[in-house]
Amino acid sequence: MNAAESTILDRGFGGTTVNAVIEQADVSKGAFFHHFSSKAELGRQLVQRYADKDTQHLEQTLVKAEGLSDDPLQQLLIFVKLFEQEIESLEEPFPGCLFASYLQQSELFDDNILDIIRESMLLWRTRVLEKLKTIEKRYSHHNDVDLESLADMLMVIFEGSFVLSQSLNENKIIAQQLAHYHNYLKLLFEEKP
Amino acid sequence: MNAAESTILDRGFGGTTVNAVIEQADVSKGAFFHHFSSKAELGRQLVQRYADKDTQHLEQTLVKAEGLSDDPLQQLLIFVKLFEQEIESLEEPFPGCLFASYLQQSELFDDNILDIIRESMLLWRTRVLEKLKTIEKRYSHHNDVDLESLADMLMVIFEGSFVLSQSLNENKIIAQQLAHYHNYLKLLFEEKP
DNA sequence: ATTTACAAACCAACCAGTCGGTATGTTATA
DNA sequence: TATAACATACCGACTGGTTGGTTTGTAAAT
Repeated sequence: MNAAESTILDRGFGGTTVNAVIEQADVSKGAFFHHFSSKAELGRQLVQRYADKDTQHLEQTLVKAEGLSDDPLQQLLIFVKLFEQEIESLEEPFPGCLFASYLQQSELFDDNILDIIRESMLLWRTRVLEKLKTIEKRYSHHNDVDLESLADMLMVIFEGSFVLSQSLNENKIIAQQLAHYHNYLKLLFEEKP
Repeated sequence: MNAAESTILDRGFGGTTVNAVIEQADVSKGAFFHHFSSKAELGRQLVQRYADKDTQHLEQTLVKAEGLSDDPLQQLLIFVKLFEQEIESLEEPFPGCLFASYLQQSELFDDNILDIIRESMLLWRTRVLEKLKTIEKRYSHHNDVDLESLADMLMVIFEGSFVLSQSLNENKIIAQQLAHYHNYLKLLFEEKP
């Protein structure tokens, strides 16, 4: 299943054959179809697992950030910074996002699968938006920005920087872009001296 | 070729069969292979055409923005705003970016093709970076941000918002995110009253 | 003794690509 | 102007190989 995931991240779901997966995983075809009723079912279980890990990662990082400060703005800034550091500490190039991979071939998947992805992405929106609303209450900032799209911007920067880092082979791009999001939040909400 | 492009944007290159393309385009298999020596050659010609249009679009919009103001910061802000308006004026959902589609299946393409994409993306970096450097000279801003990654951020926001808008079926996301980039640039460089 | 976990051989459908042939020009020659 | 010579655009049946998926056999675990 890990083998399948990395192959699909390299070649896309449609460009990945079952034969390629079982060769990579070093199992027989019989074993494959014993575990998965079809290739589509593999695709479903793969996103499901990926989405679960993604959600878990989101929640854990949020809890961690909340433990490091009482101030909601600082919590959010730390939250972003934690991802920044995490990405920075990778030495292999980032493997890519399965969600984006699936979405680039959305006609190959049925709506249930696309719903799993949508739910995962909406959870990011929700969690960040909650923080932003708390911040808005506490800080009287004069800029009136749309908070929902500002929350979405985190995922936008993730997905966008994955694409660029893939093309330019520059892993650092991801952390740099997260730093810009971090900076943008500071400029929007932080009290000026 | 238009038919091929839209099919590939929906299903990815690996998930698109030649039969699907010729059916969509309503041509015979003979005609297809008369014009393209192979499926891979179609892929090559398709990105080449897409990259040419992309570059042209970039340069034209830049010229247009430069014609609307003498101030480099205003030029860049107008530049972003022009894309924002362009996206807003679309009524059909945005079809997606062929570059991102290819990059999600990078193992399916040879290096020449990936180079075409890289060159296109680097041109965006170059053009925006030029403007940012001019702005930096003219405006004495105290924030010291990395200009190269700030230039990259435009493409990051494009690609990232394409992904999100594809998943959430919300076309407005793209314009909203461009507005945030616009706002970020203003906060970074614009003189405070 | 039955179920689970796998392996190997196998299958029909489909794939990218080929091939012999046709229709429609275009140019050269007379 | 008529015709021969050639070029380009195109067709769709066909092919060898690959695809996702099945069937049958078997060895271990319960």
